[in-house]
Amino acid sequence: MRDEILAYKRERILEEAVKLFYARGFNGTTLDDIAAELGVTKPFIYTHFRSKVDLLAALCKPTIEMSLAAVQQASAMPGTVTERLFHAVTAFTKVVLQRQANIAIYFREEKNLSKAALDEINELRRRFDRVLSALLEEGVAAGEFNVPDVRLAALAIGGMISWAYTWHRPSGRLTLDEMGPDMARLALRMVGARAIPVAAVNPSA
Amino acid sequence: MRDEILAYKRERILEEAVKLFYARGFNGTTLDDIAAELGVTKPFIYTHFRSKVDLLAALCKPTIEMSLAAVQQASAMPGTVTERLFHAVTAFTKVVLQRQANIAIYFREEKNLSKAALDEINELRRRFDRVLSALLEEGVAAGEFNVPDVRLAALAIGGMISWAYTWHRPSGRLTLDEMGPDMARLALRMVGARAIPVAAVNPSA
DNA sequence: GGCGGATGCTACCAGACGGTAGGCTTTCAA
DNA sequence: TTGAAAGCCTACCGTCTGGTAGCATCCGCC
Repeated sequence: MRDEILAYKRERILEEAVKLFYARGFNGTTLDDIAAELGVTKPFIYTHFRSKVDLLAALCKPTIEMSLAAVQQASAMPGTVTERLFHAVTAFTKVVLQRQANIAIYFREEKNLSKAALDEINELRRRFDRVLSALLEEGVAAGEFNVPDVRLAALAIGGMISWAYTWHRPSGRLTLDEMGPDMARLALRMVGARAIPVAAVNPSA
Repeated sequence: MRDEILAYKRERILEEAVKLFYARGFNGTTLDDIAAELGVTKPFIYTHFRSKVDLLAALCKPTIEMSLAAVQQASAMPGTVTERLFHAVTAFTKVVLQRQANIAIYFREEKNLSKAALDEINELRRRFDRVLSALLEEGVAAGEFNVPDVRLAALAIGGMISWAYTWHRPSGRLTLDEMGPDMARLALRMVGARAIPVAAVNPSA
């Protein structure tokens, strides 16, 4: 039970840090700002995180892990390659939009991460690209896709989705649930898929 | 002639600032660092720029202007909509890759810009999106494209290209001149264009 | 040959901020 | 009731760095 409270406090610190880093930038936010927002003081934060940079890593890494997990799961599903790519893009889009602030912070503040944290995250990103590339490769082999340059297409798909963190507004025209499939259909067109699913089949995950 | 020297000095400061901001981040670079790299001192920089933030804006804004100009020019060319979109994407890709560091700095350090500079740049970006959207709209009207959601497709195309600043390496597999047309072909597929140009027609611009 | 303006440097300041030492209060076990 | 440990705060420090004041130097012009 004590551990749960500890974990909750940690979560709250992260939550507030995300808000402020997102709004004002990492260097534009002081630890005193975060503490004030929580109604505590700076040393309180230091009982949960080793340093400001540690805090940054703690709010970036899990989000990148979620992105990787999303495409990995979809990639391992049963179904045609087209269906699996559809689900992968849909799920990844969902992660990007749900964790928009974390994603934005990661890309903006990369230079502030410790070398160790950066190495770990870069490894995750490499695996992400490999999963996506493998999926495209498989689709080409199965005759479902037609892609001149698989690695480039994987980067293009990853980019077009990731980019959504720069322009998506939760109050905007498209809801989070619409955007996933919409993006997925665009991606499928890009790889020359023939049968494009009209709707997602798997609402979980 | 004196003005040319003045302009040259300004250019050199910007050049070195770009290198350092790109490598170490805006806050991770001191004005003393930049001055040292140039073999001068901090007050020298202040004779050419009002502040560190001013320096940042001076290296972001022209690059965004170049991006806008690229798509505007291509959009106004003679030729089919398909050809014009092809050129627009090719030219934009070229700008992103040629000014990779500036683009990266802009997206990473946005929060460090003054409100005034940010407003100006945001206006440029809106115009960029409008030009791209208008091109897609025109393509749909002409029956050349098939796009369910024009604004989304415009953002997707813009994103997939912009994103290249995160992964492109000048020493990488694809050269700058290959990437433009490759990206353009991916974009044309995404909008359902039928006749996809094999090569660029216009090597200038 | 000296005068003035431009140019760039030395030296300095002040504020901001990450991080810490040490003490007070509260909680819980015995 | 007491002892002790956990939790959090007050108060502080040292450093870093953007920005500036004022001086030295050099060049061209009268």
